[in-house]
Amino acid sequence: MPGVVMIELSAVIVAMDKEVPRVLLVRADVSGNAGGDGQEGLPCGPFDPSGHRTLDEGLRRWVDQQTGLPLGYVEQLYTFGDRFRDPLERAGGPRPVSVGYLALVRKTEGKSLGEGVWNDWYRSFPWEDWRAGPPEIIDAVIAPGLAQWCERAASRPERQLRRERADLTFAFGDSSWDNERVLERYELLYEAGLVAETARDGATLSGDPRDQRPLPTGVPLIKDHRRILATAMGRLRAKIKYRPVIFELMPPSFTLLQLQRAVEALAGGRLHKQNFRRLVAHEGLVERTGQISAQTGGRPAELFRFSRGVVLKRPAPGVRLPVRVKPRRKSSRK
Amino acid sequence: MPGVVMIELSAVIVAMDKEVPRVLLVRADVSGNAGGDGQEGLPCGPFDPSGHRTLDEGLRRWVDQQTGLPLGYVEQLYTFGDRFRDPLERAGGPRPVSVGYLALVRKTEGKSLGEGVWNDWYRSFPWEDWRAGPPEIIDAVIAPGLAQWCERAASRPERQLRRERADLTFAFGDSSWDNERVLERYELLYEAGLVAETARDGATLSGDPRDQRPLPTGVPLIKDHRRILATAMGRLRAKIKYRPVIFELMPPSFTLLQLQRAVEALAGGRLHKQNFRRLVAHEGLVERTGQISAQTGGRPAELFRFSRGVVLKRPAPGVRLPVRVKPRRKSSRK
DNA sequence: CTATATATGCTCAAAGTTAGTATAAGTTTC
DNA sequence: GAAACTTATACTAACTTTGAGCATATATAG
Repeated sequence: MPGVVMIELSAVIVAMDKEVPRVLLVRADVSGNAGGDGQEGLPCGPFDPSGHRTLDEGLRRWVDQQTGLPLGYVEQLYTFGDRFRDPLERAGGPRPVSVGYLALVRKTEGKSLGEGVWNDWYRSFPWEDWRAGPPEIIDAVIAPGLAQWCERAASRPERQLRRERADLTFAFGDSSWDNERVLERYELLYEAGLVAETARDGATLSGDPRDQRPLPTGVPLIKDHRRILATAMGRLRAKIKYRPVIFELMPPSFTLLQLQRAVEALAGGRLHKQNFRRLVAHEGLVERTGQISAQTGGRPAELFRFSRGVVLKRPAPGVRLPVRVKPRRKSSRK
Repeated sequence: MPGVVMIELSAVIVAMDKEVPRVLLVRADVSGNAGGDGQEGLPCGPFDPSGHRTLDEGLRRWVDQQTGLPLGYVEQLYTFGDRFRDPLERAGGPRPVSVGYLALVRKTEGKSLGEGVWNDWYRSFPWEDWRAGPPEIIDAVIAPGLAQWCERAASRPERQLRRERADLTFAFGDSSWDNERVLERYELLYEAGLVAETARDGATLSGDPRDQRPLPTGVPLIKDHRRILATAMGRLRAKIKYRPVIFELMPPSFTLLQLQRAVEALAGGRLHKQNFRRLVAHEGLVERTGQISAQTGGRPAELFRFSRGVVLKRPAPGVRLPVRVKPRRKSSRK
């Protein structure tokens, strides 16, 4: 019967752990994904049209079954249907179409998560964290790797195109870093053979023996799950700017610095403190609780809570980002 | 076999015709959609995993087959999988999951489109066009209809929730009109029984005989295609603000007023002329061609073209909207 | 020639943003 | 207990962006 496929639902479940954005992963064998060799992947499972009333519901059921975690905020990301996304397909496996979701939860200490394990999301994307300045991996590995990839181009115009693309996505030359282009950067590295998935998926980009060495460019995930995670990161980074989704990740009350650290962790860059406070206060996103935090450190801060009232009046507020670190990088062209 | 479903690909194909945004529709029988009674719907067809390398490719093939139109810019919108989206499903039909796409093309005069017909997209969403001020249908039909829907709520808190939702989405009270919330508005009207699809899909919201009358709230489409169209409108309205997608719809050269009219037509509101020019000029989105348009009207305008250079340097420019018409509406609560 | 329509350059004030300084109120170290 | 450090919060000066309008240029219609 033509047109019949299997739909897989996969979830990028994000929580904040202090200043670390974490993603829930499961060992591949748990979610029924063969061929992963014990590698990690996103919680996922097939959509069952007779049992699941909606796609969302199917997703929640699978996540609950694999991790015991009840999901709150859930948002559909993208549907991936390219051929050979799953390496098994080349060996005659079925053609899965997978619908990726982004879910935000508050991290609860100690609670058992079934087979789930929380992981720093920058573990798979070390080049995305600019909070301590430009990540070394860019200068050490990515820039030279991309420069070689540019040189490998067959023709001159193709070489030029590759350079422009590399400059644009990784902020070489006088382009500036756009923290939302997570997917573009991952796909560029994939095409350039600079992430482990390229070799695993069987592309033969060159006979260069250097391409066979294990790559230090972040921890790979099974199938195309790292691509789905990249999609989720980009979407979340975009969304915190115009919708108050950050509060889905925060405890009920928090200091303004905690809020700022959470935003910085997701956005992957530092913000200007005074302006950040002015923005969130001015937009009416938070309201004082009157309580004072009993923390270590300096002067005690007042605790705030999310002000639900905003959602009704204003069009679509989010946490604006008064970015401070605007570094210029040198070109990959030399 | 569990988890096996049929995937349908549907396309919202948009083109500009002077100052009218048009969407390509086909008669339902053409796209193999029974039960439409000759109603119109989006070009669509089943995804074939053995024949189609990617979802995009499948979509392009279906559109080409039904309308002969080659697609340029294509973007995935959303995957719809709720039960009973297709009325036939209640009668034992299969469970379709449909992936909606947005495509932008330049309208070519006279060219045959197979079974396709261009339609003003406001024909199905008359309340979305604010270019000539607040549409009458809002005061005449929607506001009173929603007020009744609020009153029908079972409990007081539920009634309050309905009022807040109506005020927020339709800019009653002191909320302001957000032109991107096309989907939210359509879904509200659907739930309130104010569009033809509610009755057709078999929901019985009340025994009120007024609910049986044909509704003047825009032309319905088959299945959930009007919902997909609403998703596309919202996405496109959002996207023109931060990516230069508007130029996919423009001829190679155009006057600034033509550009402004196109943006206004999509955004559904008027813009301030001088500020609009300053913005597009200042952002470096366009460059002069040196040529002068030979039009009727007043002083001849200079012709501009899209400046591809911007894409390389700046992060992600789009056409900002210096909105002029910011009307306040009265509340539905009375 | 006059009225009218459109194009385009320029100004001006209000509002918002960036990047600071200054000071207050705690904790940690010695 | 004083010094050093950390964090919170108020305030300000310089700059940029935005909204709204005026003025003038160049066409067509009559």
